[in-house]
Amino acid sequence: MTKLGCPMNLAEHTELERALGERLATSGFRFTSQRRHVYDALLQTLDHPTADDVFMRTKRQMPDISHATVYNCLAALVHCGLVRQVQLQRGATRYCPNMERHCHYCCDECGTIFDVTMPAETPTMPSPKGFQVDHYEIAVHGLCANCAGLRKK
Amino acid sequence: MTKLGCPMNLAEHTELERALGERLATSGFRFTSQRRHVYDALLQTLDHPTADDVFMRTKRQMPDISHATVYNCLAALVHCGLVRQVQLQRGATRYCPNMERHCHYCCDECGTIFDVTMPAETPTMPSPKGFQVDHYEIAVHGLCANCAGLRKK
DNA sequence: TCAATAATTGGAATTATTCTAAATAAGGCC
DNA sequence: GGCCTTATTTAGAATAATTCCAATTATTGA
Repeated sequence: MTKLGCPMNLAEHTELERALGERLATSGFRFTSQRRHVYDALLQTLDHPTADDVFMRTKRQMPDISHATVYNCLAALVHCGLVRQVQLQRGATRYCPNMERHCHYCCDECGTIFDVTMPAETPTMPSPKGFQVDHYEIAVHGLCANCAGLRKK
Repeated sequence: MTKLGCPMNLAEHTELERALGERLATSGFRFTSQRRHVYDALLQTLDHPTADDVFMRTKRQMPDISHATVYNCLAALVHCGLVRQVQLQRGATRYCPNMERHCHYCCDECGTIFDVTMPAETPTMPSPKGFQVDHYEIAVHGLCANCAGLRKK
């Protein structure tokens, strides 16, 4: 990963790799180079890609990777808490390696998704009796500045 | 619609029908019996059905309705603001005719979705510059009481 | 190094949705 | 009420997204 355009230096990368291996192991997954490359692909462009986007990006570094493996890797990453799965519109699921507290602004016209870091308020909502909360997903739908502008004309 | 199990009497039904026709017209849609039956199916069981669920339910009253029509009707209802489209997990889109301010508690084990009415607080979040907000979607993922109990064993 | 088993692979299968072109039905107008 | 225009419906084909499968390969622990 010393390719042009890679936003990490070697030391950072090795560290990330170690952390990834650890996380995978904790959830009972093995460390494989496919999983590393898939995770890399996610970290390099933070644009909420679909599984197919990730497949195509990973293929550049690893031409023999298969579709099924990308799905498997993504599932593993989601399972061990390194990646969030986002389902904002009908169609392909999107993946987000930003694990900070944030919500998604989704432009229903062009499909762009913006991450917005959220204030750490605790919105005390009354859960259904006995419901065990795992995580929240807050999505704001509408039009991005660009699409809103175009529509006025 | 005087069938057994129909939770509305004739007067209420006629009123709903009138309101539906009006709503459709406002958005430039025609009133069709397919749209009425699809809307009825949604109102009769408030369980966030998929398009296919709605198709099967509507088919009981209207055996010749087609799959494509159900999709068309649902799209029309969503467009004119009578139905919300919910995308909580990978898989089929779900439909919700509850237009009150509420959020969704989603059991990731069994897929059940609970509506929880929300306090009318305005969470002032910083939108991306120029973003034109249309609506919010708040989802809480986790395990319902039943599934949480089963998992402990 | 070896054995056990988890992961990967390519392709087939499945599921969810959209598209298409012909037939039908709604709504406005006379 | 009948006619015209045009939206809607229909069945089935097409597409998109994801999962399944059985054989091969790779990882991990002993």
